[in-house]
Amino acid sequence: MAYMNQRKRALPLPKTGRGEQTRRKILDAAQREIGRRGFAEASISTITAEAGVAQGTFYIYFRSKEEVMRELVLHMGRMLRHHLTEATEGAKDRIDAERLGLRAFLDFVRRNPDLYKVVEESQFVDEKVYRQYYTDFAKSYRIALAAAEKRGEIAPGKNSNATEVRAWMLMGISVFLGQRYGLWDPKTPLDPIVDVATAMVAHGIAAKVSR
Amino acid sequence: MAYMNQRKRALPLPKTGRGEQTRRKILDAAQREIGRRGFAEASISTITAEAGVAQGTFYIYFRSKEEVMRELVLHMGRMLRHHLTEATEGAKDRIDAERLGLRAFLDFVRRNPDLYKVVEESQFVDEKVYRQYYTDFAKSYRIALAAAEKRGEIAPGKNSNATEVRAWMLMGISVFLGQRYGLWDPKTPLDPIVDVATAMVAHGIAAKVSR
DNA sequence: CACAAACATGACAGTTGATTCATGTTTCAT
DNA sequence: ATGAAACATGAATCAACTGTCATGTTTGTG
Repeated sequence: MAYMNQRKRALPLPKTGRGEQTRRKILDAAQREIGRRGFAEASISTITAEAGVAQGTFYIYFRSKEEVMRELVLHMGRMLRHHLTEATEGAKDRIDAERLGLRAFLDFVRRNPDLYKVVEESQFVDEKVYRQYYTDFAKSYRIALAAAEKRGEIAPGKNSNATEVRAWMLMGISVFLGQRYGLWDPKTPLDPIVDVATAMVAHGIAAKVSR
Repeated sequence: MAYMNQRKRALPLPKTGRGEQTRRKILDAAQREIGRRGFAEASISTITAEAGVAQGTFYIYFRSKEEVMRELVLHMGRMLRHHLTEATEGAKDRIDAERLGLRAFLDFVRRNPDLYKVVEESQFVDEKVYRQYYTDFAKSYRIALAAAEKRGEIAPGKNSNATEVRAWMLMGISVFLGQRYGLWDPKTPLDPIVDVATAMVAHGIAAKVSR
């Protein structure tokens, strides 16, 4: 196994259409296999079998299973970012953006459970890429929250950590609802869930008193 | 490897003091090894070496690495539950309990990073025990929230999912802050973090208007 | 259309690590 | 104090997978 965190750059991309197709078939198969069976169970041989290519072909495109994993995490990042950007485009304000974003996220998890699980497991395969994944999301979040705060859409934070803390709280909310209602209970209607969640994000759970 | 989810019960517990001690040494070593190096890297031989016993001794107490993992998850559940119960004992109301609970949780993660990581990784080793872990916590949470709602300490939920959704949101918040500030950034003072988090849990992030 | 580069194959060498087991040693109830 | 049960040992067994490579095949370009 390739234990060390490679400093090396990825293998060169394929130069022909056939190559591209093969690489993609392997990536797709890896996503399914790792997502469904987990990283340990997904052997190179099950992945290549699923992809319909010979074992050796794997090593033309990837150095190791870890490298495929990294690639898949980056892929999910790009897809999800795109999905969320589109979904929150017409948001009225930050709270509305939170509602739309959460809704889109849960949809995404239901549609791509394998890929989602791969990202979560990446934490235990290549922590660096996993951290980067969430750190990048946190950064976008901080920027969006800071802008909304400036526009007066959200309450000012109590201290200098506020924006960062809120960003991680919001990510944690999404991830846990994604797990509970996206992966484990994929039938329940999402709208009531999102309603409750948005209300709590907006106004909290404390009993309301005159203010 | 033991692939199937064993229906079998655990091996009988040791009957002598020596046995108990040995079992515990193995469990402690497994916690450190799996927590630090991850499940895949932690071999039976590194665990037993760390514990200072022979390889074969492992199989006197556990059927497989997976079984140790299960045991550790249950152990963490008991410890954390105890820690949280104590910490939230004198809470004035539910919001205060949330503050104290979050603070205690972050403390716990900082003090037991290895054990905490084991629980997170258990998701990919024995999903059943991981789900049970969180489902049990969610249940306690639901009960506590429902009682607080009845006492008028928190706002009534918008629909029948509200209590469940809120419970998972609160767990997600803890887990993500635990990751960010417990594991990855174990030096930052916790109080400011907990202040911001509690404020958001209580009143949300929406800009305040007359109500 | 010929030739070099790109791509594909699958058998196999080599490694790793889980689990077993025959052989001791220790504990403890009587 | 002694015998049976409990516990401990570590070398040996065994199954599984990774990564390589010598040998083809396909593609695209001049």
